[in-house]
Amino acid sequence: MVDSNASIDTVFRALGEPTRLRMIQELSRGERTIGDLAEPLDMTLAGASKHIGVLEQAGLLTREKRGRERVCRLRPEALLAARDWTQKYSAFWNDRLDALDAAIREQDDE
Amino acid sequence: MVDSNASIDTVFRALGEPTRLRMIQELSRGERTIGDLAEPLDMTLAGASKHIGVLEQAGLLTREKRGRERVCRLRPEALLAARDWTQKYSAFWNDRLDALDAAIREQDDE
DNA sequence: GTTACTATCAACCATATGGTTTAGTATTTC
DNA sequence: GAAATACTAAACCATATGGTTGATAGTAAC
Repeated sequence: MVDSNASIDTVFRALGEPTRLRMIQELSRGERTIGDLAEPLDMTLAGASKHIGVLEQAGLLTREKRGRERVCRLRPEALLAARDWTQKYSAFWNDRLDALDAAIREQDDE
Repeated sequence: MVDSNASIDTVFRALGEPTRLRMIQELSRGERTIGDLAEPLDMTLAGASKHIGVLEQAGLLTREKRGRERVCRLRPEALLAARDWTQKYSAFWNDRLDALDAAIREQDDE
């Protein structure tokens, strides 16, 4: 189980925006500058910068100053936290079946 | 890989709200009526109903009319789709290591 | 049939969000 | 040093979101 400093709803909220999802997908292929990310989205640098800010606050990426550019790099931890959360609550049905199994087995033992 | 009728960003957006996250957690323990969900959140029925609508649209739950109540039931498919997405893009680092491995192996073969 | 209960709908409100533009700060290039 | 590049900050705007209240509809209970 991985934990992120940002709370899980912040991560989900950051991901709940098509533009930012595409940024994540792009970043999954490697490091990108703000300009790299803005260009295919047909968006101003300022706009892209704000989106990156949201993703950074959610812990989904880091921004490193390199010369006059900012290089963004994906941070798997936050994505893994989201995966763990969804895994946990999508498993509820299996858990309940497991509990049912256990209850039946216990009954059989009596 | 599980697919949901709602697009993945809709699922994330639905989850990106603390109130709705708590509803999901509550629902993971079993079926709940709108009233059941509204009460611990100190929220009007109308407010809860709107949240449930968002979750329903995202495919995260179903609402069934039963007498004068509506019974909500979690639908794992959407959560699994979110899990798969986050899994895929959090694995980017492993993927790149795998690619590196492959490249090195190929070099060794020459 | 009347009354109470559960939920939805519509209207409304305050605030958040996603975008822009304009201006400003570093940094690189010439 | 001057000009161009990459980005951020601030102000602003339109729309979305999260909540309420009040009215209405269907169901249950008496």
